[in-house]
Amino acid sequence: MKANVVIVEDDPLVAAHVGRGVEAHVGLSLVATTGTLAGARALIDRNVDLFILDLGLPDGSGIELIEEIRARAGLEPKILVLSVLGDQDTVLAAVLAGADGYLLKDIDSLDIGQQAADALTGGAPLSPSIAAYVLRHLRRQREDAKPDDADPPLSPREIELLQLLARGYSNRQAAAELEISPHTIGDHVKSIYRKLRVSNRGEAMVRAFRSGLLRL
Amino acid sequence: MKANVVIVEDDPLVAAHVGRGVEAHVGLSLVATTGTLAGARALIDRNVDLFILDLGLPDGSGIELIEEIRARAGLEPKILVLSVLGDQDTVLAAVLAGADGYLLKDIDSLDIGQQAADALTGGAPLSPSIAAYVLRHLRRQREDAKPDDADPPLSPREIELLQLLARGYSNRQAAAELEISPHTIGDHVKSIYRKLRVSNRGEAMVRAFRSGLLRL
DNA sequence: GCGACCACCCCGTAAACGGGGGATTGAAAT
DNA sequence: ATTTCAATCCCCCGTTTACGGGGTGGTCGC
Repeated sequence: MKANVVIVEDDPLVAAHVGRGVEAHVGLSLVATTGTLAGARALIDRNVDLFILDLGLPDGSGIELIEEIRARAGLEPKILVLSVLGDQDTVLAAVLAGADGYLLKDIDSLDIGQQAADALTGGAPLSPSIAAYVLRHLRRQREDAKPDDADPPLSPREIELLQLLARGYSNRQAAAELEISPHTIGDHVKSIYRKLRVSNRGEAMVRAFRSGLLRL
Repeated sequence: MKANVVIVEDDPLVAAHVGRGVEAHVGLSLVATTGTLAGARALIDRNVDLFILDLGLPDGSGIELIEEIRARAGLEPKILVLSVLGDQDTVLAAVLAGADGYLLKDIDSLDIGQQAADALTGGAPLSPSIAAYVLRHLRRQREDAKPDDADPPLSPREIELLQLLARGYSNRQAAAELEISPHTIGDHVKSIYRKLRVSNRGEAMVRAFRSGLLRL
């Protein structure tokens, strides 16, 4: 059983080249080629195993198409992006929308058939420069969420108070809850602000979340 | 000026094979080969541009080495992992530790030189099956952060303001930033509080996080 | 026309903020 | 053994800000 492949590409030369690559590969069957978003939409519900698509189409962005394909329940065709657009925003948008692979047109597409086969078997062919964006993005998220429990840790009392503040308690209310003086609450709050390096309640909450002191 | 490459690989056959790949590439200069973590550590502070390393070493995991290299300030050598270990945990650990690329040993390493060159120029060579893990992980984070409120949606202006408040802006500062009257800021803030059903800044931030209006 | 969103204004009360002062305890460092 | 330090607690001060209520007017889309 050969995999059904659809090519979405407005440049006839590129489309033809990719088409040859697909047909040269055993296991792949080129069932259609279209140059527009509209044409591709008409094919979504057909029995397609793999879309190889360009992002810059005359009637819109291929990213829309990715979203539409992924919105279909039940269908899980693979999507391999083949684009000249290598900027970080475009790449991330495509990947987050659900692309299974992202290849730049500047690579030697001699083995486009192999790349397509990789995609079909659960792999994610990425051009190295594309992969660099993705990895960078991954690591950035990691570092954003980490860097500050090492600053100055809050004392147990301060954490206790912080959780009350997160629930909207005023200093006075927190004082009643903890059965201490409102002045002392004020002191603890000052202390929290100093340790978190903020100067008001809102920012303190934000930092508390980002530090993992408060949970979602 | 050729790039200095160090190979960290305990299997002599693989090391030799990779070494040939490196030497066959103009622009790459193989300066050392070692089969142990200890041997690699001695090379960290040398002038190395690229490490090609195996993860399964006799005296520990290559991931430790990645962390040690990345902990060095000033040095920014590229790190290309070449491993038989293709499980998701290992891959993510290596990538998050700071690997610039990850290749499985089952690929045809004929073009190891090319992959190395890609890594040196800022690319991230990933085997397709490896890339699939990375993309899946990326998207999962996205979906975890998504499921949201539908309570009362904030207007664009209110969201804009909310983000300023999250950064600790006072009403007056936000007014300056958005170039509108402080009174109007107050009005928008009231509106936000009403929609989020809170009555102060701190609680508003908390609800914004829990609603997905603000991201970690 | 009605309801949103956005913008602006005034008011008063209440709260937060940012300094200062001091006390006690217990652990850690010298 | 003395000191130093963090944590907890208490208090006062003044200034700034937030909060919650009121009202006005404009634009836009349905």
